[in-house]
Amino acid sequence: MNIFSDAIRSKGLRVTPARIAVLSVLEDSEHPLDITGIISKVIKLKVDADQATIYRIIENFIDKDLVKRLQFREKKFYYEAKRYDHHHAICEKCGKIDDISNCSIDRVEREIERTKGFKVKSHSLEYFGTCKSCQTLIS
Amino acid sequence: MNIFSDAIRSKGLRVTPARIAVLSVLEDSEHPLDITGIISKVIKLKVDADQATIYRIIENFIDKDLVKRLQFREKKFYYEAKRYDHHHAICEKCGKIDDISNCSIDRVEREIERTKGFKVKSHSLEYFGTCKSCQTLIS
DNA sequence: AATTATATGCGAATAATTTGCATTAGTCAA
DNA sequence: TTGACTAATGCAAATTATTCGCATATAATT
Repeated sequence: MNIFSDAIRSKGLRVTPARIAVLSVLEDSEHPLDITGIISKVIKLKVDADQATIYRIIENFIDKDLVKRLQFREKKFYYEAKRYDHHHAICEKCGKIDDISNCSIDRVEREIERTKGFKVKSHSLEYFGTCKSCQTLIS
Repeated sequence: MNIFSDAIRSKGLRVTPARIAVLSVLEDSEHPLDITGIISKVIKLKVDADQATIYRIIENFIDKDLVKRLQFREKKFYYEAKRYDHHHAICEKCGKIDDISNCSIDRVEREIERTKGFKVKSHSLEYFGTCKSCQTLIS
């Protein structure tokens, strides 16, 4: 059918309108969304899925590694589609979240494995600071 | 009085038994605690603080930069005292959280500042994998 | 088209977090 | 050290977030 359906099917999940909606909302967003954002965007797609269903779908997707749960400084979670491995730069003034694809901490990981005996499978890395446009504003 | 009182006072907060208890619990723990963990440890100290108070204190401390909110893979938050800057290695089998003090990503930060124009103030970095002792167990 | 198991909707339960407000208790200055 | 002042707390209740049970609907499979 389409790329979202395929992704869902490939994880052994049934393809349903609600699942397609949730996945496409996350894939089409250029930044992570919180649960409220997901629900309202699904509604905008004119897909009416109960919020219990959306919660369930999010957990499904996390289990199946289609979606990743993130937390920045606020007391709530954000979700994003798992595309490639990347990190985030979160502007503390405007809240904009940018992707950082460059990552060269493999060397650090190897160091940890050697000194701690801890086998690193993955990592999460977020940067906090001020984005380009906020730097030009007088705070 | 003591080091915890001083830390609290230095942030312009009043020194109260509940605040001393929460801060000492976090400082004395060698790994981050969730809200339940904090509450039960405060109770063990025989300080009876209402849970609403503890929630409020945590938010105070985060505002004042005495405490940091963390999230790993689970759907809940962890809190730790802000000592020095460090990262975590979270074992996906036993859940143990280890500190990683070594951090050499300054170079990466400079790279981001140059290419993105994003001014990095701080970052968070967590490693997920398998700790030494879990590696020897048959899964 | 029938079968079967999974997914959903709905309402209700539960858990997590916050709030209002009266009371208590730190802090500071006289 | 004692007020006076303001911030912090306790308590109960409200709000918000999340989960659950179960009947029904709907994908997938034949």
